[in-house]
Amino acid sequence: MSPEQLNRIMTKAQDVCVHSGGRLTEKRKRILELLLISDTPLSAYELADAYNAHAAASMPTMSVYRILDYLESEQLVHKLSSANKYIACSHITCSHAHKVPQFLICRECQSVKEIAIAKGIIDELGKQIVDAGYNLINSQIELQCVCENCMENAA
Amino acid sequence: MSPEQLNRIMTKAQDVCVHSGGRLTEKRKRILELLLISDTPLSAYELADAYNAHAAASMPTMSVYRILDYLESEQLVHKLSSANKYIACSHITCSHAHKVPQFLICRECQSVKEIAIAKGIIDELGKQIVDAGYNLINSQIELQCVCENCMENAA
DNA sequence: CATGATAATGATATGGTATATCATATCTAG
DNA sequence: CTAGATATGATATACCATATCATTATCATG
Repeated sequence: MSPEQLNRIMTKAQDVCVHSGGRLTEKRKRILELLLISDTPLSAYELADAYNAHAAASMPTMSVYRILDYLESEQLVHKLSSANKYIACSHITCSHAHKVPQFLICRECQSVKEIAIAKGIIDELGKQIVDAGYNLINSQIELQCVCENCMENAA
Repeated sequence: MSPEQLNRIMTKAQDVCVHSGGRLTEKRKRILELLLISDTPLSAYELADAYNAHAAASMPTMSVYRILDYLESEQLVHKLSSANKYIACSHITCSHAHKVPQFLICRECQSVKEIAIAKGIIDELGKQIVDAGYNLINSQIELQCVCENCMENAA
């Protein structure tokens, strides 16, 4: 990710936070940045380590959890519950309202791609769910996959 | 769940285990039964407590994990990774080959319904995933919902 | 029925994930 | 400048899960 791109994302993230009456503090900014520049999802403890590796003052893990909670509430970060790890939202600079995210997680290299699933599919899904007597609240989906790179390497 | 129904499930579960060269021991049977009669998913530690509440000898949690691993490998039990809890498969007595399970989880009462999603939807999903450069390995999906009961109670 | 291979369980230690709570600091608006 | 809201520090604790080595049970076979 280029510095310019990172910069643009941070500016937008700041906007999002201010708009909802919060603040994107230095620590929150740094945690978000660490997630943005990481190739793989990170756990709260890994984030604390990464933070402390390049910082004078140390960040306790508990603060990382709080910061992640906040960033999640602003939809800047998503939690992958199948891995207990966290990832930056891929669509921070998109202006459109956030859709429910869908994640393709590579079983081999842990790379994650956040995609938007066609509305038609989600609608169909919703219909089946209503038939079963439930109503969909949040359709974040985590799909276990293998990415192209890893498939080639295996072959 | 009626005793007869439980009985039928257990007999089928036994068949499944024997067929793949394993055994449905008393302890495994009891853990499966506890999951079958529970209205909500249970954690490994909750299962250990439930087991020990009605047993002379005590079951260490670590054994519960091993038993769950086994039952999962036989597809008699599923893990809900969004809740770190376990649930009995709803389709043990079905003779057809197991499909990938999809779970509707009620946010309010934690009830879970295991449904089969129309093949067409899964196929569409797979197509989009290939477009994104990934290949689907396992499409177990956990969907956060509200069930009919809880919706009525809220109204 | 003795035996050895395999399957299953016991027991202990340890590591990873997450929340609760109370105290302290920082920012912002009036 | 100060009160209230927001954010962070610090400590304790609970919950979830795996690793490892020892022991016991089961079963096919000689």
